[in-house]
Amino acid sequence: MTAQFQILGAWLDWEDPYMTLKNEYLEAAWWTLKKAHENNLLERGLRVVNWCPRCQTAIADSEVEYWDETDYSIYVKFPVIGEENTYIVIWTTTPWTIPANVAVAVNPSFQYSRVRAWKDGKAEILIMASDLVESVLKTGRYQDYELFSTLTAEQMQELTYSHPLGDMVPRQKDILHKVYAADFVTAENTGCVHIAPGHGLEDYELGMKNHMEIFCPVGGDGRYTAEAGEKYQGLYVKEADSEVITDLEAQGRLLASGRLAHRYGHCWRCKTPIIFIATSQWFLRISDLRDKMLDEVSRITWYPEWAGSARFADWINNARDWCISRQRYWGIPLPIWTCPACGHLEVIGTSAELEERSGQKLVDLHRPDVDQVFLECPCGGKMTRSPDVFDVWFDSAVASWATLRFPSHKEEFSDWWPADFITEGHDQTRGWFYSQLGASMVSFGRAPYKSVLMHGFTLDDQGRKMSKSIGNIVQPEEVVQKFGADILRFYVLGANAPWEDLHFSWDGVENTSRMLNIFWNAYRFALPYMVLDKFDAGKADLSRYESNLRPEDRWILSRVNSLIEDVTAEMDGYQLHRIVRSISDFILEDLSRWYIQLVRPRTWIEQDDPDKLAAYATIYEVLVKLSQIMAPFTPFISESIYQNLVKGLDEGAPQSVHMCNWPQAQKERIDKRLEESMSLVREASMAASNARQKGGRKLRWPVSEIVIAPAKEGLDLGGLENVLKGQTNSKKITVLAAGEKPKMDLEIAPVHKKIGPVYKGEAKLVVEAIAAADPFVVKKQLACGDATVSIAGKEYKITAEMVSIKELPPQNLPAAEFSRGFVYVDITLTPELEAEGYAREIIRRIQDMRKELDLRVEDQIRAVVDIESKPILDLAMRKKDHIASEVRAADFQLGLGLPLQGKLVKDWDIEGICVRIGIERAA
RNA sequence: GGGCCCGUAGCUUAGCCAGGUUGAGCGCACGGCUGAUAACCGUGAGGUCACGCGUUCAAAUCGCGUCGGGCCCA
Repeated sequence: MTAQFQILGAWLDWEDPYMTLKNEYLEAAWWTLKKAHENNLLERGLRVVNWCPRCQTAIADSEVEYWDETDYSIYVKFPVIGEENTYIVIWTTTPWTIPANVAVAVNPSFQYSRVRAWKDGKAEILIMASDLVESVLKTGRYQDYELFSTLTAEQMQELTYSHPLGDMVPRQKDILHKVYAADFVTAENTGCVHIAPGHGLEDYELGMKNHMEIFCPVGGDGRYTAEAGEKYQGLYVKEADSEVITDLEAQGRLLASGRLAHRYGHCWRCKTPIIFIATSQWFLRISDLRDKMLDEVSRITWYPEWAGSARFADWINNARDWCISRQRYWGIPLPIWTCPACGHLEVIGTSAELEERSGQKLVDLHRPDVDQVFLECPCGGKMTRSPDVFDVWFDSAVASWATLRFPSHKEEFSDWWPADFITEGHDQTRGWFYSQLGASMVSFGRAPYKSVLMHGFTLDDQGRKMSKSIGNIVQPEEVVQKFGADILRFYVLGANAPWEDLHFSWDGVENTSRMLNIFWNAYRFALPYMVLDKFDAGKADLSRYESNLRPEDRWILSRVNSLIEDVTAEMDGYQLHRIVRSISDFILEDLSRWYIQLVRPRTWIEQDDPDKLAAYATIYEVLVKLSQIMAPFTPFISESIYQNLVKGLDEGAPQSVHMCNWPQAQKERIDKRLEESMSLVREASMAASNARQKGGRKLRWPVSEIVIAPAKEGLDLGGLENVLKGQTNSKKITVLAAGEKPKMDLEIAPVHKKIGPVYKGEAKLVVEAIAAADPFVVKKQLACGDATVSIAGKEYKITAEMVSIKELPPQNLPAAEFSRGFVYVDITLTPELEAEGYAREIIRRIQDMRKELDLRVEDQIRAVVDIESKPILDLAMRKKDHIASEVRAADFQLGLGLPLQGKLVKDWDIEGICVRIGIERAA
């Protein structure tokens, strides 16, 4: 468990874990119980438990194993008082519980029948559920019957009966046997259920509710006690079944008897069939504290809110007294001593108190030593310890103060208690959330925690529980081994809200892995350059470059500070999934897809240029801030980055990122208008890419102009024109006025129907003249009257209705829509633009070859480029120096028919032209 | 039987508390980029927001009910 937590990066005090077996911890439980006693909240009472008669102990529900067992199945007649020869018929599979019968239960919505039934010439009157009469009488081999009357459940409850074995069980003579209504009665067997509150859970509940006697004439050894009467005393109950049946038969109370295979519970240790018996137990009177507890629940902050106001409050409303005792050997012993002579009771709170009271000092407060400690009773008697131990839930219930070594140490307790925050799964409503509250209420009268995050479970990708039988279990270690702890953490935290069940999917993990890999790449991106440029603490100091910051630098700094604000706010509400999303978005959208793209050319500047250094300092600042806010989510990556970037440059920095203070947003760096402008620029840039795609112009080829036509006023590029130029690879950005469009092409077409009647034989010439005319001139003339077109020196007047003029987006101006309007890209080529395009094509190929040769960034090369087309060569020649410097060529030849040389020689096809390139590393 | 939560694209989900044209990732198809490169980017197709009724000018969102899944209780 510890190793599991550690590989996940959980940070706890591993050297000093709390152990419930330490005396110090045990004393916290003792102290608490003593407080409960002082507050009059400790009580002794009976309670039905699962009991193993061989181990002689109560066992928990989860320790019961079920399998089929063949038992008796008997129908018994209970004689109704005041009605001659009349019986209520019940059914049971445990004849041995009949001596403990106290009542009969009926379903409040069933109808019951009184029937007269004949068997072998004798008649008797039987009462059972109307729907079950036929089957019961058949089982009892009755030959005939008639309906006597029907009874409602209310009428049933007016009946009383005498115990069928009243003569053998003397105690039964004092018990009034009545009929009660209970929802758990089903329409099976007779519809009347035998109730023995000492031998069944539902029976016990019903018995408590109706103040029945909890009669249990069976001891912990599974044998009848004297209360069962002389006949049965000492008999082991499972062996008593046949005895009871024989006696019922003899009394004429057995209607039928058979055998039945059914599921029955067994002790997980010794496989003995369990029995239910009422035992004497210790209770905390939680029900007395209900209103106060609800009050506390409303004071606690719950995440989500309904975990407290709805779910936990509902549980508290239904909470019964808490049975804290268990008949076990291992566990925290109950510190309760009683006097067998006078019944006097004392609860011991500490080991010191025990020593003072008994004169004995114990090294270990557990059993068996503690069982040998006796106290002197004021009456002179010898007080002995109640042999029970605490319910293990009580161990966890006192955790909040036991782990602070209270009550033996007071200082830590006053500093730290109550806890600010606890978290557990939604099954712990009844568990840890409740046990801690209960124990704290009885001892301190308030909740031991201020806030609770109730989290969900991890299910498989289809929302099913992970289980061995389905084979869908995924171990955290497996994910950590394949992807790493940070990826598992980030995935789990981001997949959905913390309080919802997680549908684990490997795809999701893989996706997270890709995302964090981009983050890692973003971090690594700047490193080689920083190393080359001998980056140090001085260069990391952003304040030295304040005046050199470009708008995009100020933008990413604004964004990272906005991110800190957002994450801090969401952290306060445990909206962890939203935080992961914000961080992912920042890394992908802002840092990787945008800022790093913008900053790349600056990192290639050779000397210590302040423009480059400002970019480094900015990236440095962003990465350090990120490592700090990501530390709780991805502790390992964060630490690695921190150690390198912060600790590596400054020995005096905190030892670990996890020891840094939570970063505060620098408000003066946040510029929402700049952020707004940048998102506009990004959108426009994407629209431009879209338009380029439509116009068939690759991004590598520069364009002369980008035209933005906003639909509304108020489009502010915020000084980011250069960013837009760079990202769209364009020479000029034009923003039109709202509603204005760039100049459209006009298409002019003759309307023959109107021209024909006017010009008759000359119509054909007019049509030709229109086709030859400048549409813009024609349109302008038509705007203020008729227009004139001419052909072969002859002029014709035409009216507006003789032509149709349509606006067409020009071929060289593809457009794309974005949220604020349209973006047009002018893709008209000029020799200068073409030269640049070819230059970039050649540069890209040479870079590709450098990579193939595995050259380092700073390596110089010798390169020869042979271009087979003279016009293209001429274009490329214009950019010869530019190409040489971009690819770091110390020696660069560009020409036609050059002899190729170099370590690597390759033929390339650039826009259909063969370009042959040879390169090698310069000495 | 009771309380609470969940149901949105093929899959995983955001949005729901504070009503105003459902947003993303994966997968799929097409295209682009190339010194972060066993990466990366763009475009496109794909949704009766489980179902029904109600409140409202307007409902994925609020209310009631039904169905399906989960946790807890009886």
